[in-house]
Amino acid sequence: MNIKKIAQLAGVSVSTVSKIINDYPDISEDTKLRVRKIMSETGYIPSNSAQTLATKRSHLIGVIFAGKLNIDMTHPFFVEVVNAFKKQMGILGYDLLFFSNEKFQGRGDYPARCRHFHVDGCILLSGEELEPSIRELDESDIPCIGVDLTLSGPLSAHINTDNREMAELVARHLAELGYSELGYLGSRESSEMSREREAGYREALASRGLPVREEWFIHADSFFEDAGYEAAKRLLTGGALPQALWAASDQLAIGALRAFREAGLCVPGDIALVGCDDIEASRYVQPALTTIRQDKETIGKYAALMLFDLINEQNASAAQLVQPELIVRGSCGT
Amino acid sequence: MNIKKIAQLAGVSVSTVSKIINDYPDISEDTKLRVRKIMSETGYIPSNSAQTLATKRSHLIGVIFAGKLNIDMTHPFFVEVVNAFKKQMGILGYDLLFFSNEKFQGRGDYPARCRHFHVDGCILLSGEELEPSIRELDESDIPCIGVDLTLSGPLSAHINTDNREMAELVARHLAELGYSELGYLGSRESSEMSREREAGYREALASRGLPVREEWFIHADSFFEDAGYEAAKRLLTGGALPQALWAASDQLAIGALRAFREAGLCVPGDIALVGCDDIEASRYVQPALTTIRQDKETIGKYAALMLFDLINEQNASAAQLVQPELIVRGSCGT
DNA sequence: CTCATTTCCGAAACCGGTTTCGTTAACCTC
DNA sequence: GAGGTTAACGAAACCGGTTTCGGAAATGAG
Repeated sequence: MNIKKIAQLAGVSVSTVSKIINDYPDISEDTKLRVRKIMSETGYIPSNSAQTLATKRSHLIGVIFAGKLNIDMTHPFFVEVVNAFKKQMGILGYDLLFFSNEKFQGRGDYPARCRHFHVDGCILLSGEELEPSIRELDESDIPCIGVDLTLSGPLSAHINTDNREMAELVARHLAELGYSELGYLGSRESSEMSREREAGYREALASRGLPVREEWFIHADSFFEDAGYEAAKRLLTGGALPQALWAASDQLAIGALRAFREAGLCVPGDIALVGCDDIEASRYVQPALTTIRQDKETIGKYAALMLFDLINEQNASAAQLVQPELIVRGSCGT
Repeated sequence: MNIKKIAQLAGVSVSTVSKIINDYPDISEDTKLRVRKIMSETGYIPSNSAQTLATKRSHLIGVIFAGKLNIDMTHPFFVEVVNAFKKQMGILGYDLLFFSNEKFQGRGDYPARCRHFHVDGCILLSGEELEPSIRELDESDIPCIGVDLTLSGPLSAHINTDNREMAELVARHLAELGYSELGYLGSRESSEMSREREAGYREALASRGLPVREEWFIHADSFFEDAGYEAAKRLLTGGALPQALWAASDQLAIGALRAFREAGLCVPGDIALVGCDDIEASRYVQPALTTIRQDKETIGKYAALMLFDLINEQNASAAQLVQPELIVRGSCGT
């Protein structure tokens, strides 16, 4: 069932049917009604490929997990963001195309595949260092929105939680609880996000007159649990422990928690612990993790709205900060 | 940059370029090399829309979270399955299209949207009762693979963990630990999966001469945590408790755990608890949950391979069972 | 050297839509 | 009732590829 058959059945031209599909004003209501009836009776659906070919708009958004390593759909933070993004994009009339990042199987890099599928825009998710093809995409004329990832291309924007405010919230909370010797567990990966969190934390300590001791600032190999475990073990073999530790991701915190427990340390009795992100698991560990919530719903939704503006060349702001929230659970005592 | 420009630059016809793209044998190696060089130098990528239009193959797979309520990308079990599926599909040369299930925003139901995008096949994920349009899709000529969801259409197949074997593993383990009064926490939702697990469990108890007491078989409103919490509270207000309880999902188990703890009960001291699925959170709760692991990697990978066979009209088996595995942690004692 | 094959390539129809521009008939206006 | 508008529709070019079929040149056989 194609547009030609509909035209025949209705006794009108192909162009008329097309105009009815797109609700052009120069077709009479009578004809529209009559043809629409036939369309629904025959279950006719216009082909997206044909429409894309003719209009250069696919109503498809590419989803790219941009990290060099280990970031995929199962990532507890990004999956929530993407889910909210998908929801909002659905409302705006778009569906999502997930690129298989299986090393490009001879199907070209990201910019190539965006053009191949004619996606109207892209969402890039990452907290890691980037592959070169991501930069290329950023600088292309394909609208891009980055989450936890700064973009600067002509049709790009980005959104993330206010990392410095996160650090501020943590420092304030720990200080209020009376802790003064504060440590930091970050990731070695150099990303905007990493740098901001750590820098913000250092400032927050300094502005409160708290000591910034380098041996209490440690860096794991990634943001994942096992890396947190290893890093925390290194901290334990060092000298005196800090009274409290902020981990730059909940997964790092959970790994550290395991290391502390294995060492016979009690959290928060011997050392207080704060996570970051508020992923699902942080509610389940024992003690439940005090953490900084990123508002994934809002990030995903705004990402969609910003990308929509970018696609329609409206006044999209280049960057957007979302405010974090402190979630107090048990890992810092009271 | 389109095929015509490439043809001009290379001094050959459009058909020749097309044949080179598709590696037809009736073009000399010399010409292929020469033209391919030009293609890569100009960064030419053929348009998927045009190819789909001409060939009726899009190399796109539709992903549908088919549940009536609340099943989306954040579902801890399905997201792992989809991730493995995506990986394997990438190897096979396909990308994934996630349909926004925002109540179809006037964009037609699932079959319509599959035709709209010309997807080559679909993966349906669900453990719930189905919408009518899913049945329609199953019966259409679009290749479909169901996960935790029985399909019977002409080009359909399905895959899931052996639910009866799961029940058998649980019963065996609990019996070996000396528990004889066993309860079950399932979901009210009528799905193949639910029925099989419960029926298998009843049989496993009966075959061991263990009592099957109806007041110990309770049903939550869904498979989610809060429903488990509520259902467990109902169990607590009843008479004597069973010695051990199998929850048909880890989320239900975690909810029940919360209810027990609030009631001052100790797990496994006062009541042993077994989960199901082995989602991430089951490792983090206290006590860590003894559970039945579903091999999500294998399910996702096989789903991809089966769907590929279906698409290429090869000998796809209509159904596939994956074996479960008992994961012993702390929630049943020793 | 002649005739039959192969090898290699191109013309053209086609996939299913969109959009510009022109045409016709009906409607005003004075 | 002549001339100017407007409303409603269609012809045809176009989007970027694929594929069938046919033809010319090169090759092989006898």
